[in-house]
Formats: sequence, C-alpha cells, structure tokens
Amino acid sequence: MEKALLINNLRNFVPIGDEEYRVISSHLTERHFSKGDFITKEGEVNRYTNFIEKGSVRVYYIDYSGQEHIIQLGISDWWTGDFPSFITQQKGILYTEALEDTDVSSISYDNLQLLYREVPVLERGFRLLIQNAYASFQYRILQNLSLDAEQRYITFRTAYPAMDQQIPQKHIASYLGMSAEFLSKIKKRIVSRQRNRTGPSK
Amino acid sequence: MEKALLINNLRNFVPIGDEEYRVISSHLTERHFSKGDFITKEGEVNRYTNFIEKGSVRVYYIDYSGQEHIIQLGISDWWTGDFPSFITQQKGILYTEALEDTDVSSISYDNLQLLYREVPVLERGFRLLIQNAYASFQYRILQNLSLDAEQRYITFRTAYPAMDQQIPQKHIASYLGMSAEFLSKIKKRIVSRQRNRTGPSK
DNA sequence: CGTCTATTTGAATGTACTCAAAAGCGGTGG
DNA sequence: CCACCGCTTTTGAGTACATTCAAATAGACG
Repeated sequence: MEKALLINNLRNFVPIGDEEYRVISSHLTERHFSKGDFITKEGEVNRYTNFIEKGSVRVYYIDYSGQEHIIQLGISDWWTGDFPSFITQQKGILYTEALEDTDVSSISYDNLQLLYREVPVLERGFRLLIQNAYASFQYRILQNLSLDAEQRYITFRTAYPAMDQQIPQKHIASYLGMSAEFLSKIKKRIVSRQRNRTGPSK
Repeated sequence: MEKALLINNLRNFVPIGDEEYRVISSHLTERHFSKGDFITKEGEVNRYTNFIEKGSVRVYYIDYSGQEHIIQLGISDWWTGDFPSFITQQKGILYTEALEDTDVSSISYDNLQLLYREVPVLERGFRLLIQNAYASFQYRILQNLSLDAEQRYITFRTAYPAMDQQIPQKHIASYLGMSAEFLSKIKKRIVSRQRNRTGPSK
C-alpha cells in the first residue's frame, strides 16, 4: 500500500506507532497526475502538501518577462508543491508540473490541523520537516553562489544521480540556473576530458 | 525598555498578554556587540536566536575559495544569526558580524524550549516566524533569479532605503550577488540616466 | 514513417568580473 | 587644525563565463 512511503518518511523525524499510523493513513488522499498535469498553479491557494510516491515533478515560477525558473525537481520520496502557499494558505506563485505519470499522497490543510490534534507528535514532525526544508534550501543556494556552472552540474549529478537519469536535461539546466545549450556544452566538455584522462585508446 | 521591540515583533504573529509579556521578558538576554564583533561564527552551534534592537549586521559564509557571500543584511527589528544552526542545534556555517555597535535581544535555545511550555502560544508564534523566514527567503531568491544586477539593486534600494543608507556599499554588492566595482558602475549609470531624463540644466 | 520536441553545435554577443590604479572619506595623532 | 593612514569607492582596460540566435541532428511518440 503506497501510503506507507509517506508515513515512513515522517518516521525519519518522529516515531509513529500502529494506532497513529492508522489515524494518519485515514487522513491521506491519494492522487494521480498524468504527464503534463499541474499539481499546483500560480494564483491558487495550495490546499494540499504532497509527497511523491512514484513519478517526477518540476516546481517553477514564471517571471515578468515570461521566463521559467525551476526551483525544485522532485522524484519518489520527495515532498513537493508550493510550500509557502500551503503553510500560509495564501495564493501561490509556483507551478508544479508532473513530468511523467505521477502518484502523490497528499494531506489537506484542514486534515493536517486535525492530525496535529489527534497525533500530537506530528506537530513536532512537521516543524522539523519545515526546518529541514528551509535549511537545505538555504544550503543549496549558498552552494550555488560559490560554484560555476560546471561545478553545479557535477555536484547535482553526484548528489542526485537518479534525477540526472530520469529528468530531461533542459529542466536540469533551468534548475541549475543555466541555459539548456550551455549544459549540453558542459557535458561534452566533461566527457572529452574523461577520454583524455584515460588516454586515447587508439 | 528595549526588550519591548522583540516582543512587539512577536505580536505581529500572535497576541501576547501582560502576564505572558512578563514571562517572556524574564527569559530574554540583552547583549551588546561592538563594531566588528561576531555574533555567530562558522563551526559554532548557535545557542541564541537574535533580534536586533539597534545597529546593523551582515550574515555571510566563506566558500572553499575564500570568497565571502552575504546572505542577509539586518538592521533594527530584524531577526538574525545562523537560523538553521539555531533550530537544529548543529554546527553552523555562517558568520554574523556587527557592522556598527549593535544591541540584540537574544533567546537561548533552552529558554525557548521553556517558553514553549510556559507560553504555549509561542509554539505557534515561532512556527509562523520560521515559515515566514522560509517564504521570504524563497521569494527573494526567485526574484534575484529573474533580475539583472541593476534591477536587483533598484529593487533593494526601493524595498530597504534605510539599509541602503546605513550599510557600506561593498556589503550591499555582495548581498546582491555582484562585485563592489560593478555596483559602483551601476550607480553611476543610474545617476547619469536621471540627469539625462531631467534634461541638461545648462 | 512523419511530426514534434529535445539536444547538440557553432558564431557572435553581452553581462559582469578581475586586476590595477586613482580618488575620496573618515578617523587619529601630532 | 591639518596631515597622514587605512579603507572604501570610483574608474578603466582587458577578459571570461555564459547567453542568444540559428541551424543541424537526434529522439520520442503517435
């Protein structure tokens, strides 16, 4: 049963017993999105926070000049959506698009408030989740400030080899803050360097 | 009495009565830092979260190549420090430096845990504080991705005229992700454009 | 297959950086 | 009160990293 993945993820933060498992489970919503569907859109209040069971997504926003900027790529076992919109229940500014057929487990804002009361340990669990998200986001930004495009890609590929396989390169380029063409050139450069290091095989 | 500023700030998030005011007040620590002092340093666990009563600070980190990157500038009425380190009580990676003689009200991690129990509404208050910080940080990053250096400076100057006055330009440049020299050139460009728009006065 | 989108490649360009030097500014001491 | 010192800001020249635009190639999907 797929809900197990979300609850197991929460177990990384707080212990969850059998009874609590049952209560949480009954307040989850399973949702399916086909490739190209939007899980969140600009201007909407995000009613749900979403955990990816299967598939992949990109979270991006569109600036005043119409350009897209991807701020999160997500595959299985990642939380996703417009988190600031969800936690504040204000209109969001982000699009979340399924990059392939994707299953998510979602918790509605109202159900989460209920769960805070019925399973008090979740209060702590979600605070830790937010803190974690904030800290890793900041860490990622700091890292990107100090690295050039090639180093950003190498770091990404090392940290998330599964994503590098699964997600189209133009989206990875946008996530890493570079043009698709430039990422292509970087990959060529890396490969040709590897060939030289090994030596021409003749 | 200076502690009022911190508590008034919390009142933006949750109501705080007289008795609660007294309890919170008794768990605050007033600290003074002289120009150039460090409020936090890389490698240290941040015992305190800090609210600036008077003065100014910069929060930055130093990358592998020795370059500084400022991620926050703060003046009166701002929370500051290495927040991820404080909330996780893990070693931090950020320096927080007083740019002039600065007074802060601080809450230690232990006192904050006490306060959560004695003034339960703070549980909600600080969750909102973190959410807020996360949301604004993300918003700032998004904005910077879509603007060029000149637009970033103009946006900054419009949003925080007080900081633009109070804080040395080289720090503003670093905060905005550009070299000090380039910010100088940008300012010259802006001024000369303003002259042209007004027309030469002859 | 044929169409549509993604990726690759190349050339020209641009935005911002680095380095070096000059000018400005503020504080301190004689 | 002025002269000097150190630090910040300004200015200029040369450069680099990454972009844009255009075209060719490759891949995916119906």
